[in-house]
Amino acid sequence: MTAQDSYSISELAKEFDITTRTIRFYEAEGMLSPDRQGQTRVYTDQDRVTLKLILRGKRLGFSLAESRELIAMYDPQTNNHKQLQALLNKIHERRRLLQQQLEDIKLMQHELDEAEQRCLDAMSTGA
Amino acid sequence: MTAQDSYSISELAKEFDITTRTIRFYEAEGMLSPDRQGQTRVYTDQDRVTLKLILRGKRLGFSLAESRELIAMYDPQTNNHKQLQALLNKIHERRRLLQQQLEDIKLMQHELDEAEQRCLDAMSTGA
DNA sequence: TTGCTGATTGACGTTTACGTCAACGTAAGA
DNA sequence: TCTTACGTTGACGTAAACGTCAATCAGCAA
Repeated sequence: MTAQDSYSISELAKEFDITTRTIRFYEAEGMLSPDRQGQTRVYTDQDRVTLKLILRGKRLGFSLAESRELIAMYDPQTNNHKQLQALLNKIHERRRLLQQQLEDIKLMQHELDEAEQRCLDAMSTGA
Repeated sequence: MTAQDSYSISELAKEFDITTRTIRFYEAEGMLSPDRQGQTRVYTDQDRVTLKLILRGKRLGFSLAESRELIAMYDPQTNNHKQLQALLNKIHERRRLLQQQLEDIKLMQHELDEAEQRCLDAMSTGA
């Protein structure tokens, strides 16, 4: 159902709730390279996936440069054999960061629980 | 062991691996208000906790403004009763965002697994 | 006294990630 | 034919989060 074979820039913008400017900016940064029909950009399903990855990275606090690295990891072709070990290292480092984030989230969830409880207490006591 | 009753700016900078400039910047933004001995800033244990919360927020991709909000939630005093419901709403919204991040992390971990496997395959096949 | 270390304020610079025009082209619809 | 919607390329602006000096002061050590 979500599988189209091409998308306009505004379709993607609407779907992901970002501006067309943002999408063009990602292209200028070399993260997207849509086809063209004349002047007009035409995005493939793969472009859409890439965009999804960028935005997920964003939600996790990654910079575009970091997301670029991550996306490169998903690409099997470009890996000339010398760099594979470096890639593995980056993958491990990423995993470590994600693990740290998981712990951060747990801590924060716990603190939100406490904050909520204090709120509820204050409401029942005060008013 | 980690409980001192005061810290210098450089102690905190070293502990959290940030610059003193950063710490002063957070103060200028109203997130910290250390005591002074003459000109010199003296940080309490509470300041240190606040700093910790700011940095955790940072790791989760929150802006300083968002962290400021979060930290305010942990404070029971300031809540005049009218705003408690608003606070609860913010807490729920935060929880929703954290939940989203959890899912993002799971997805990304899965993709890192796959990327790693492709790396390992390529290494055993190629070289 | 000289010199180092670590602190301060103030001013300006910088990077990231876009926003905001402006000026233009094109295709569809009333 | 007009205009409405959608697309394009610049060029410039901007907010956040610091970095990077410069000038200054205080305390301790040789």
